Amino acid sequence: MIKAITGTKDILPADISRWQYLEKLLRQTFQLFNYKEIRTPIFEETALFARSIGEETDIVSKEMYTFKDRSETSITLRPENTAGVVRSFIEQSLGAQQSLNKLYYIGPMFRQERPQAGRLRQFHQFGAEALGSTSPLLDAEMIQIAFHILKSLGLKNLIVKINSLGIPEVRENYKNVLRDYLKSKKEKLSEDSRKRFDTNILRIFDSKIEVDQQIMKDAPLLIDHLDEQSINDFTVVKNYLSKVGIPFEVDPALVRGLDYYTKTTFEIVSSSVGSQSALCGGGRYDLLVEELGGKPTPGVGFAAGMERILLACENEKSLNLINDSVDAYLIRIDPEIEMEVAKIASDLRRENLSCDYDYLNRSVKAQMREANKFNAKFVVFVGGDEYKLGELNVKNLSDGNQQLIKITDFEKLISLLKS
RNA sequence: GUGAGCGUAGCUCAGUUGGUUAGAGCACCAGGUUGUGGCCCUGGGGGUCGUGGGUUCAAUUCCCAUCGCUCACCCCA
Repeated sequence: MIKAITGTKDILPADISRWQYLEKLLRQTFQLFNYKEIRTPIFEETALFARSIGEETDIVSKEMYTFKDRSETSITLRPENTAGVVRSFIEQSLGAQQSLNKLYYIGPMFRQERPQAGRLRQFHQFGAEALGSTSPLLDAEMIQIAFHILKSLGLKNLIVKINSLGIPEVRENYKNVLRDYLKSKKEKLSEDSRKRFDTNILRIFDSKIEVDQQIMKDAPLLIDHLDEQSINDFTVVKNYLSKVGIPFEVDPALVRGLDYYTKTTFEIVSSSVGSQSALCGGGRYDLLVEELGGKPTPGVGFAAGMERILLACENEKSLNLINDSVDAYLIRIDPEIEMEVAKIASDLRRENLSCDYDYLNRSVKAQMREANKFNAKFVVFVGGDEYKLGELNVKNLSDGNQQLIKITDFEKLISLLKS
């Protein structure tokens, strides 16, 4: 038997209503904040991701699905979508048509990691990017959109974490400060953290190992070494969040793994999904557009993991979706009038009434059970004595009432089924 | 890449201290009188006990390998 690739999942009809509910909520919410949908290809030239996300990051260095196509071009399945959106923004000159572009996307992403709760190799993200303004109100708006969506899904155990990484020069200076602090203590750090000392020193803050945390407890914080502008912007973000009633925590240890972030970063975590607790994350990236060859354009955005969000909903039982139903189920009483049943179904569908009937020649009883399973509002019996007299027997499945309707009186049938 | 746990019907799981035809619930199908559901009752189909090898008179049960799944580390959404 051929099985699905490790880390991929079929989303079956039984789960689809949750996905559709989420997608509908997303579109409504983004519409509310006036974001426009953009759909970019799921694969891009490999160089795009290397340049934007960062050559040294785990995502680029060991998690991408990269292959050569027949023309020997190195292609990568997108591991995230900011790079693709920014590429499109530059290539299509979106900045020339509009000074501020507020965009959102929904779609699959790919990373070759070991699967676990809330982590798949093909997974889905939605996200937003606002390109063209340095206003910290947009940073806060990103947080608000994400928070609004998660709250609308009924999620409870949420924590909004924010931090500021400052501008690059400041961050580089700070790294030196941190390096000085850690130099004497380096030998005491865990093996992983000693490695991070050279590759990505800020990440040592993230370590879950006791000794590391002990050492980092007294470490100088980036947030105390920020530039004037970053401090002011961060204050605006905090003030706005307070004004609109979104609780948050400043987390000086919140360091995002992608290289392109500047200034504000944030994350919303949930305690309802296992160890992969980040439902969404994002931040400002004022230098990315230029780095990818566009005109200098500030930007801010976020991405959220849809599987994780739905997992949190499931664990918190926060969604109570009603089952799908059909307006009518047609029941064939005599085997030989199959075609008449099909024709009636066709007529009903033309009137926008959802309906179905049996294709397996099953008994009336079996057809009734089927109607019940499909949550049919009405059942229409076709055949028997009443059919010979030119009538259809229509039964309301919720109260069991039946009534005869003349086949010629199609209007009456429609209005009954629509009632 | 590292570590741990688990693989018995479509699903959730029992079971065998190694021994005849491997079980339950749910789901599916058919019936419970001539054309009427949700509840209930009866019956039925469906399993190479993940795969390969070893030990043994005998393996679903013990051992080894392999594949897969799950969770955690790592990293991230």
